[in-house]
Amino acid sequence: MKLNEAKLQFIASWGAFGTHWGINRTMAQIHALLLISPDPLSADDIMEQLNISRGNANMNIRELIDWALVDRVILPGERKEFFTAEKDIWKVARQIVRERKKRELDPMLKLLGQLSQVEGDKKDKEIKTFTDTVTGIKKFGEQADKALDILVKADESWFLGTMMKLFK
Amino acid sequence: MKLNEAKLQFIASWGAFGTHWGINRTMAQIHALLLISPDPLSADDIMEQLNISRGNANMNIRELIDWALVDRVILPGERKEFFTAEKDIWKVARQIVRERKKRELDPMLKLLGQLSQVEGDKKDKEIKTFTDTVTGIKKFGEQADKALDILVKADESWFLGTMMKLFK
DNA sequence: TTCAATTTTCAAAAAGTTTTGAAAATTCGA
DNA sequence: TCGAATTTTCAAAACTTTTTGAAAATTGAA
Repeated sequence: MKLNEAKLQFIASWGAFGTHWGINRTMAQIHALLLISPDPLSADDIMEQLNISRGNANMNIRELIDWALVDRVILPGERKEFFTAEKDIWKVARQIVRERKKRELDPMLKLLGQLSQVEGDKKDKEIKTFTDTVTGIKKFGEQADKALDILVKADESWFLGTMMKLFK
Repeated sequence: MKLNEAKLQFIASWGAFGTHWGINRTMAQIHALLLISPDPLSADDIMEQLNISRGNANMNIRELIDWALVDRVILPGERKEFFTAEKDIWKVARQIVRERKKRELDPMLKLLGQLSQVEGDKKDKEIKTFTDTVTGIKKFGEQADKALDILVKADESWFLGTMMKLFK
């Protein structure tokens, strides 16, 4: 496979997979493009390579910066801003876990905490099922929360080493 | 908080979180409703409680059955079909991991395998960055694949015990 | 076998999300 | 400070996904 064909495939697929992961297509495509670009790109470069409008490029680049997956770079002698993506995939994964934990898991646990204190007689079948389900999910979520915290703080070699030992 | 208010909150929030997880709002709401219902519900019950049309209910129930998160139940003496959700959240989580692995991770790894064989001179900066990024993602994905396989096969107490020891 | 109950399908409508592009705001070198 | 280059904003348009509802298909009791 030729490099150019492979690049297009990678960008298209990363974009498609992104949509399964709560990230929009263009945002994932910009991320993919930056991941495989040896040098920083400008907004114009991105617009041109992905065939998207200036507004679209701008919004999604900002969103990527917000997720801390992309950095602004100032090149000496250039007026424009340029952008790069972190290429160490372990760091990328940890950053995504960190953000999604903050945006999704933490608020969910907060809500479950409130819901588990529903009023009423625990003998009532309706109340019992509700409380049991909610506290079950809450406990599971708290375990996941702890495990992910470790993952986010861990460095790759420690983590892989431990996994190796665990899973033979 | 009263049971009814809590139920509505739970259903609404589960629906909203679902959209971050590649599951549509209604599908997640039906799942939530079944999770907190002590007894199996019919399509009519679900339509009424969630205020949705018959077609919508039917499609999303089938999708949940397809994900193996919901089961059809035949109640003696009833013509209608009824539905229940698995309430053990550990089983639910494993089932979701199993499905998403099959639908998302496995195809991604297959693609990355092809892309890592791009033709050309490794001395070329463009080719080197592309190949390094793709193989980096591929290795990471393969590790995740193994870890998730173990998780899917593990039973809860073994898994929690191991995590405990690991993470103090 | 018949036929009412029930489930499934699917085209069209509604709702939701993303993209565009031009105008407004900001930035920075001279 | 000025003004051209650049970035940001946001209403409207395009596109995508979800939902509806009525017709078609299926089911099962009598």
